[in-house]
Amino acid sequence: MTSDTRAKSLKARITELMDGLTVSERKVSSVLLADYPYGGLVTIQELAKRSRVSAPSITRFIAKLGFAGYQDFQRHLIGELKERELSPIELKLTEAPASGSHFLEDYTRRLIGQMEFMAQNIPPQQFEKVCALVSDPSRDIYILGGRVTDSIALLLSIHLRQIRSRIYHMPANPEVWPEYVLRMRKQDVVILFDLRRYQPNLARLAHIVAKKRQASVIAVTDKWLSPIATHAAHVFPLPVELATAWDTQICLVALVEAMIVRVSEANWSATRKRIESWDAIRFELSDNSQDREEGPDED
Amino acid sequence: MTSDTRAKSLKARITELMDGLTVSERKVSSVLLADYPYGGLVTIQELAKRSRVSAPSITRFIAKLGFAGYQDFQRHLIGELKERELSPIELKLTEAPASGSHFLEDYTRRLIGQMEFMAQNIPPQQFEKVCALVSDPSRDIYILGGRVTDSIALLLSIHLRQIRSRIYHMPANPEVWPEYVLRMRKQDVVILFDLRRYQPNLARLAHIVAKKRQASVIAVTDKWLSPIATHAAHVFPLPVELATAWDTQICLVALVEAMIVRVSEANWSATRKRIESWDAIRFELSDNSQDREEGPDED
DNA sequence: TTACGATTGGAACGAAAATTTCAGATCAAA
DNA sequence: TTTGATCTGAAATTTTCGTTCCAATCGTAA
Repeated sequence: MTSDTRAKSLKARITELMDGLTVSERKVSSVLLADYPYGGLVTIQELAKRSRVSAPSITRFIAKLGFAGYQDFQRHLIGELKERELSPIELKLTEAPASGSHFLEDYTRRLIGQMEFMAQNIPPQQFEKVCALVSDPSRDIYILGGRVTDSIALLLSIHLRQIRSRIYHMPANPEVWPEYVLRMRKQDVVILFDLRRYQPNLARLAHIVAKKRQASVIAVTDKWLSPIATHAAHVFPLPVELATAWDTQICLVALVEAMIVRVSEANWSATRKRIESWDAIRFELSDNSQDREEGPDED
Repeated sequence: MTSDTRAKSLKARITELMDGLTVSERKVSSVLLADYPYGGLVTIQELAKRSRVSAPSITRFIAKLGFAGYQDFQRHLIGELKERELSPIELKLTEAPASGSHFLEDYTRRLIGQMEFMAQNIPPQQFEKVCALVSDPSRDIYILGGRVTDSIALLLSIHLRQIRSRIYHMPANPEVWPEYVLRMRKQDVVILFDLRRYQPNLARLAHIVAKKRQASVIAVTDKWLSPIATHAAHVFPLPVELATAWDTQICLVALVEAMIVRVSEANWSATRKRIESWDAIRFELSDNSQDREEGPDED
């Protein structure tokens, strides 16, 4: 029945109950919360499909929440929606009570602080210049990270490879670097990632690259500047400190993703073509002929 | 049909048609417009009662508006509602805020929006539960990402290895997966990353792991849920959409980093010890006897 | 007034949706 | 292992919903 359990936001109630829920029920919650409240405004079977559980599991879940049935639940969602319209501002204020914030929320808040700092302290022209360098198809791009940052270097190279050719992600093992270094030309670009606890061999690499091969080094580092900065044409000193034992790499990711988008937009039609051919080949190589997994089937 | 008549707001269309409508139909319109769009989000008989007409009249009216039926009409209303809600964000996403903000700044702003969404929509208990699983030293942790997310998987495994032992980052090549799968035990944890353009082989892996080895699968995916979610004990549907050609992985990074910090804090003294030994060995292995950590400070 | 087309709603119908049942699977404790 | 409690989804069942059919009604024009 339409009891008074309705008082507080459903969202809050679901979150509260999380512990007592079964695996299936938790899946349903996740889907609901991910697109709240619209995720709940579909038929029970549609929601079941999206959550990858059965309809009965949803019925039970809804019952647990205290509703008389799925349709009762939907009526409630619509009610919330309507109410929200009346007080749009109040909602935002109520939902994020600074006090009872949990770990992830708090951590995210600090990340955001650092990202804002980054956004305001990187000169736009520098960002543009670097993107222009990377966009120039006549330049080869070499990418390398340190022990801990190489995953970001990987992220960058994986995406850039989709956008343009001649992206070289150098292996972590210094033994094979000479092969790459010897191939570098004056117009080429070397993107190096190095955060504190800097790696000496990266610095030596930067030194050689800049001096002997005269390629442009781009250094992505922190505010104390990796030694590679000495040899770099462009330096990005990004904020990495949180009040924790670990430095964050979130700003590297933000910067790298922004670069990816910027570079791909710099010559979108070329990018588009490349992605299409890339996909075509990937499809031929895959075993998709037999098993087709369903992708996101809507909006 | 879900035709293109949808282009303009339904409200406008109803107003337009007013003349050609019958008496009953006009009644329905009035009721709809009086509480738009919520008036239309009730059963056809409820709306009939409110409008003081019969259900068939409404069916006819809806048909006149160009919808395939009442439910089609409702789906449209919900769509409009969702769009409306999204538009303030969409504005933030789409429109580069007129005044002198540059690309990176704008991009960062959008990232922040998604991160805030994530922080508010992941239930704290779920996050805690997963961290507890990963913190438990008696469980082995297997980690694997898809083609594009494996760099994040790498980020996670690199850091977790510093915190605890028995972290296994599975290679991308499915040929060698069996070796890992065979080793998995019931209490072990398998963390899988899979964003849209889901990889069929990951789904198959998840299936086998959950069914045959009965390990706990943790799925990090987007709101459309990778097929691996079917077999997962915990699902994190993270926001990935920006108004660009590329999805963002920033929330994966934020989540992963938060996990790292949380897990390391769960048993800090153990973590600390491990990091120290780790560093000691790393130092012995390095060629630091000759060249100091600092790197070349000039030459 | 009658006649006729347009409009309307009651009732039956068919379709689809939600719920319940039940048997198998899973998990935890003994 | 075995046992018992819990969880899950396929199938059957029930309910609800929307549509169709058609007779009654209305409005208008002759």
